[in-house]
Amino acid sequence: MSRANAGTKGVPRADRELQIVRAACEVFGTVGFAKASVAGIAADAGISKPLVYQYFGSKEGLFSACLTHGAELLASDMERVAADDSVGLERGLRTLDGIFRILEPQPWLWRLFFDRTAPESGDVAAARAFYTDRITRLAMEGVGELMALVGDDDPLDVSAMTAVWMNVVDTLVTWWLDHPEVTPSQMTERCYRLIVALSGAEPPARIVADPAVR
Amino acid sequence: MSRANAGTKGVPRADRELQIVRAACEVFGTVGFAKASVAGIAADAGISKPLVYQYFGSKEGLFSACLTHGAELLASDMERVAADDSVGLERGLRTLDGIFRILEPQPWLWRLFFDRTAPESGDVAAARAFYTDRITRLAMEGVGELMALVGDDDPLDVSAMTAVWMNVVDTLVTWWLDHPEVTPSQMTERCYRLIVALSGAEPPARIVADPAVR
DNA sequence: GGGATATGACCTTGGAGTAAGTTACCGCAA
DNA sequence: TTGCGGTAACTTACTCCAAGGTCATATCCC
Repeated sequence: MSRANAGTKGVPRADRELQIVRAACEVFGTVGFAKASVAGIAADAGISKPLVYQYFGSKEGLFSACLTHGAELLASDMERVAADDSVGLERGLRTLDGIFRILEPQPWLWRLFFDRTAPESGDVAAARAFYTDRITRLAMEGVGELMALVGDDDPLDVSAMTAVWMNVVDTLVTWWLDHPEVTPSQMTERCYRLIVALSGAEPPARIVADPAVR
Repeated sequence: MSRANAGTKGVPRADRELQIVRAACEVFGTVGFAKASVAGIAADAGISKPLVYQYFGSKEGLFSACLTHGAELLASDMERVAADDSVGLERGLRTLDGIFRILEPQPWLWRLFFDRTAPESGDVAAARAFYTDRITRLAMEGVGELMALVGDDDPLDVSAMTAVWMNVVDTLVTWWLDHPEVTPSQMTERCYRLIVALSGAEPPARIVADPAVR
């Protein structure tokens, strides 16, 4: 009985993994890969560091799992929006609305994807490349439609505009992080107003059922 | 003669400091504060680590000097643009043009300002707060004018839109980093087209003297 | 000689990763 | 039902290294 606290507690691996990933997502998403410590994450998850290594192999492996966890949630929602028949700014708004709703209980998920301190090779890079492809494809498609509507077909223009669009989403999420009292519906309404202000023309339809929620 | 290479080389402190700051800006701006190593920066600058500490006190002090160096360049240019009489999208375009021209030989300067791995207290925070104020004031003023023109006076909307604007600049600079063959003039022209595509209406005037440069 | 410029070698610490052992659960033979 | 090996879950207590920071000393100019 020299090791006071060792031995299994009967928690199956899958459960523990999820528990660890959840804690890790919050830490990685909040302070970034470079500043996060595995020991700290283990403590947050209520277990010890070696268990993390046993299940995920390395800090990088853990981050990779987090990235996949978060990106899967977001990408699948974006594909859901892309599958319906909205186009142009309306589709943009619907995408934003979906993102805001997913991110409400765990806003830090978003940052995982844009963490410049994360490794740029290995599993992490592979996971990121996979989801970047998946997400950029959707964004490029939406932005391309929009630009074609106004007669700009220059591929570099579309590329730059896609980058702008994706970072506008990033910015709005970040802004939201600084204004936690704002609800997802309010964010969507706000985006609607901003788009109206920018584009001059009214987008085709309101996205949120009840504007009174504002 | 045990220390092979010691002793002054006759370079005055001010010159060395600039030399070190320049090397540090590139490293900090490229890999971020957290991943940058002081020894590496010293090597890039062609001097030894203790000299860096003698002149800047700490890694944080060095970063702070870099931040001030870069932000001063950018802020003063933005104030130059603000001082002339353009408004709305035209002012936005002129601001972008100035930024692109400054950043052409040293694009990494931009990143210094948005580095989330930098310390969040002490000198760095103070310097950042100083320039954030200065720059945000200008941006908010410009964005506020634009939004007032279309009848949106909600202060939170203006706040969110200002965040979007500043990050659009960030995105365009980042996109440019990935397309190094593009000149500053071409970037400004591209931004002109993107704004036209988004806003529907033609902005008042072209910014770049000779569109043929495209 | 004194002060500014400069460096190699060192100290220190935080954090990634590991070795080795501990406990609990589970299937199975008697 | 009990005993028992095998395996999965779990921890303490390390090792090791990169990188921030310091010390003592060296060279040059006035």
